[in-house]
Amino acid sequence: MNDFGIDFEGELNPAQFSAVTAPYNRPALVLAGAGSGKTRTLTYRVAWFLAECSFAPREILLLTFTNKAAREMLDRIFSLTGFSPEAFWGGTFHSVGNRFLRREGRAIGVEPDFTILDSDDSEAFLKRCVEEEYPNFFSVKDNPRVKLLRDIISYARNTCKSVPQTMAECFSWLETPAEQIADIAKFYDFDKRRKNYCDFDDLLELWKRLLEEDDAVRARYAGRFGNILVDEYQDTNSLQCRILDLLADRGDLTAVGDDAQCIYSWRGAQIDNILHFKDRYPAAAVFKIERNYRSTPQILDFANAVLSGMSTDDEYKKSLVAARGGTSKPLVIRAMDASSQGRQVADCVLDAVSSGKYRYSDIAILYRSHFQAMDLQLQMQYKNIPFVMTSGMKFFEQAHIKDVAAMIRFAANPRDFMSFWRLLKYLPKVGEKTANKIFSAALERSQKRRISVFEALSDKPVVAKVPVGARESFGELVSDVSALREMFERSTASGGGSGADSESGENSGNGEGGENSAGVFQADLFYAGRAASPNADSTAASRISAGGDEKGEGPGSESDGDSPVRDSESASGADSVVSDNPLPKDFVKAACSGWYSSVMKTQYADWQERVDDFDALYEYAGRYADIGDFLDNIALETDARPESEADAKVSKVRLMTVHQAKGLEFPIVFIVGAADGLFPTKRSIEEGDVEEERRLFYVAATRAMDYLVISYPRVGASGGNFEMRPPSRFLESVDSSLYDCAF
DNA sequence: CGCCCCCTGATTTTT
DNA sequence: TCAGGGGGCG
Ligand SMILES: Nc1ncnc2c1ncn2[C@@H]1O[C@H](COP(=O)(O)OP(=O)(O)OP(=O)(O)O)[C@@H](O)[C@H]1O
Repeated sequence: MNDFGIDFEGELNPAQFSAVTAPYNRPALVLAGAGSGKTRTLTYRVAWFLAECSFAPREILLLTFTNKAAREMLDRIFSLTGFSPEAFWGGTFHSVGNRFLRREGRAIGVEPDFTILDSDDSEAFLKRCVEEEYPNFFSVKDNPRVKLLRDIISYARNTCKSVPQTMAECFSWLETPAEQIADIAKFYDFDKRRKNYCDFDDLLELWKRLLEEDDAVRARYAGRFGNILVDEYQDTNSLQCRILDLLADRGDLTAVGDDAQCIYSWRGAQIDNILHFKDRYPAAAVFKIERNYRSTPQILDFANAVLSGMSTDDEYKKSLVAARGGTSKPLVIRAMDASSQGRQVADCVLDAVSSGKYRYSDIAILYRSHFQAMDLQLQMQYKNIPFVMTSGMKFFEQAHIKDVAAMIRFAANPRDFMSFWRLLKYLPKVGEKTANKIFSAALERSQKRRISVFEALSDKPVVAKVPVGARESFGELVSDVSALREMFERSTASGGGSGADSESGENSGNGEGGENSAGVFQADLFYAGRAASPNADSTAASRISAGGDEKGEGPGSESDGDSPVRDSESASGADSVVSDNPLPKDFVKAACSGWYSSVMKTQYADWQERVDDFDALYEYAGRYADIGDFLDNIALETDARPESEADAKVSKVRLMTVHQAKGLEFPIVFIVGAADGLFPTKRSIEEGDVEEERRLFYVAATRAMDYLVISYPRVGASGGNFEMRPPSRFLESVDSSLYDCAF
């Protein structure tokens, strides 16, 4: 028996057991259908490495694409081994890429204190880039709008293809010359570097570049990881696949996935990555699990039937057999319209709970697209059913939250011009153009007089650019961000470093290389300070090293230590630190009051509710000890709403998209909106390819353990008018003997 | 140039 | 239903 009290052989079936115990230095591919215990295999393999191969948690790299799947994976490892998520190098590709770049980015000229742009930020930034480079671009009506432009560029980057190639393959209907869009992409990229921004794609692309261009760094990390485990491997894109190949060049890779569950090809996921795994890793051992432990045989038969129309690569065709029993078939409900559907689903939920066998939290309601959740939400509220909805507007993407974050971000990185620009636009009579002028003036003064941007903002020539009626408000804004800046300087000073970019403002491309390198150096200091902050000591990393086996570190690993986290998850230790070292929550408090609180009252009729969000934000900030970590997580952690500790305990029905449900399981699952035009979507039908939709439907059905209920509205409101909708073709393709009808 | 009003048309999925 | 574009006024 081992440290964890796990009976590996007893708790796993033979196929799982051989995958778990396969040599760590040989590539392993676990390819199996839904609910067959792939994630279980992955988590046990981690436990095996810890128990039998004397790996330390920080020698294990765990990756997956979505936040939810990452959390599921890490939580399950925690319950199995007792090692908390921070002990490992683990999380989404983006969050781990972020960690790599913060540590090692300098090697490829990325300053470690960069600001992460979320999708809204990058869209706004791209728009500005276009307007600078091609002022009339958006006046040409055939040209793509910013959103599409961003999608094209992003898709190209995620598939490692050139913009013209992407245009030709996927956007050939666009009139705009591909070279022009390629040029915009280039300019966007250049300007991001200049402002020290990383968008989501940079977190992968620059990570890849780092590994490609600095072989010493690559080799150091490749050597550090005893094994790299990837869940949901079928949804990796070219960029992620390349990163893995670079890091796992010694074959220490465990890939886990199911080609029938590939649902992210629209953002570049390559199903071939998993199908041709053996071509790239000829030494790979492939493990297949044919047994499904999650669902009743009836649910499984239904799910298999959904898939039967699909053409799969023969080699990887899987036949799942249920390991458990069950009696009831999936139930199909037909409703008049969306609101009647909501009512019926809500009634079913109440029935299930009043039976006493299930809690609200055992139930998930899944849908193809977020707008379908609206009617459900209403009915749930009406019937007083506790629920949590994780689709739609993300908490941190709401304007008022981003405004507050913008104030803190600007204080932390004065080159983050977009953040301050965003705030300036709230001043009366100040729009995009005036905001530009104000900020340019501030930059100019700061450079000319060698003062900080913050001081420059109070300089007369700068104030002169502010419309008279906005000056009072402007003054309050400046005083608030200056106060935040002062807090930021205190927080980094007490951490042992100094502000990275306190004085320089923007390097305005006029060839002052000297200033640039000074900035890099300072950033280095700053970053080391963060990593070594006293709070970091009380983190999981040290808790782990007390319990786990501490391994000696190679030379040079002191400053770039191999411990996966630098942050403190819980600020419980930080709480006791006196206000001398301002904490993230103090920043939040400061930013939410003062200037912004009055702006919000004039800006939003529902400001009262938004104030409640500030309380939630404050509580969330309390979990962090480092302001940089806090800001990173705001951008990367796109959860619907950070739940308070007490709130998380309340049993609630979960409303979410099928995409979000991937990798999860629930005793009772509802799939709503199973009508042609909704699921599969109208778009996919028109484009003539519904295979990914089919896989998505399969993912949805296989989330269910005990009961699966599928419903569809017969009429749907599309725009102003109503449309009759036939049941989903996926439902129709299933033999009616495999389900019951409630009508 | 900011701001307001009217009209249109469209609704996928994530980091 | 409402976000976003276009047009016109101050
Ligand atoms: N050998 C086993 N014995 C008992 N239960 C098992 C076994 N293997 C898997 N299970 C259970 O089956 C369920 C599904 O497992 P898991 O989530 O790991 O599957 P998966 O293949 O990752 O599914 P998906 O493809 O849907 O993500 C879990 O509740 C798991 O505990």
